[in-house]
Amino acid sequence: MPLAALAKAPADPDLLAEALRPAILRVSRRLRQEASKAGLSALDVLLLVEIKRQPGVGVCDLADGEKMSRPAMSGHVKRLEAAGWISRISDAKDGRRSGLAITDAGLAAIAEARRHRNDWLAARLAHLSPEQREALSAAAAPLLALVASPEAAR
Amino acid sequence: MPLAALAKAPADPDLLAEALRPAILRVSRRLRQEASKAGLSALDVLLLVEIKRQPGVGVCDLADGEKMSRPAMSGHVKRLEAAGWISRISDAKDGRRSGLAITDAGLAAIAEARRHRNDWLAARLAHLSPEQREALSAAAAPLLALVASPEAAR
DNA sequence: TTTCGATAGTTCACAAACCTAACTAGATTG
DNA sequence: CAATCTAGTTAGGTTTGTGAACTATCGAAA
Repeated sequence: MPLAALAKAPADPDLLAEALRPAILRVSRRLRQEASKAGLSALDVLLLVEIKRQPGVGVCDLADGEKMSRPAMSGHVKRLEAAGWISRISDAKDGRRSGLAITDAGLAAIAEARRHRNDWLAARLAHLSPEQREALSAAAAPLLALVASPEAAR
Repeated sequence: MPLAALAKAPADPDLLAEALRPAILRVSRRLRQEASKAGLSALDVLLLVEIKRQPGVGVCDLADGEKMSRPAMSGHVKRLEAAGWISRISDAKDGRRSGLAITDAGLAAIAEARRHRNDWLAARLAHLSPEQREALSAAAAPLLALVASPEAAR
């Protein structure tokens, strides 16, 4: 692997993209693999947190927010509901909408996931040097900025 | 989105994992979406570059290098071969091995992918501030380090 | 008021990319 | 030469996404 080449850290978007893409690709593949072993996937936590933050949010709102198709989100919501982590509150004003809210079980699930020390990612992060963790820490916000809606990025 | 909370950049592995996981998850989902629109997926390029760097590499070598199952890699290799981007050279010494090598078409495909200015990731990176790009650039190596060392995986 | 177009959400059929288990075929070694 | 190891494939299943087509509801205009 061309680690030396990557360490040069170019500011050119194209070169940066080339360095970043394989890194993200590999990490996310591993992340998904490990996540499937736990009861709660990373996406589950992501959605629960989002629903917790925006009580009454709708399925399509969530889908758009995550840049995901409506059917995909519908499936996730159904799964989370079946697990008892969220509930639907039918909107009195709009019969179409089903406002989502997190349940106590959902809150507990998030807390449990947070408490989960066997977490693969956290374990691997603990093996890195403080400087490397610092670098990753600084990268979290720019990563999210990448997928934020373009107009919001301005 | 709790951008403010993320920007605090904690050095604690658990907190860092919590900040990093959704970021990587979202970016990689988007990355895959956009990749599917092009003729060449990000993984394709990754593998082509790897094969170019190690001519004669075997399927299992590649699979182990990418931390992927042998069958999965077998499928990818078959696909790349069908597309004419790589070729197999049957090893005279070992009849089981099929040494892989990149073809001229494969080299052209990489070059084309590199030249592709419409690249989603590069385009989004170009929208970030130099500081943000710097942060991401510094994060590439630590990200790879997360999935790199085999014995640290346990 | 009825009709008509947009919106919220679902079901369905499918695809990509991964896994494990079990197999074939060739190499190695006791 | 038989047991076993290794390279690679096939078969079948799971996860996680997609688009097309559908239902139900809302809001407005003729």
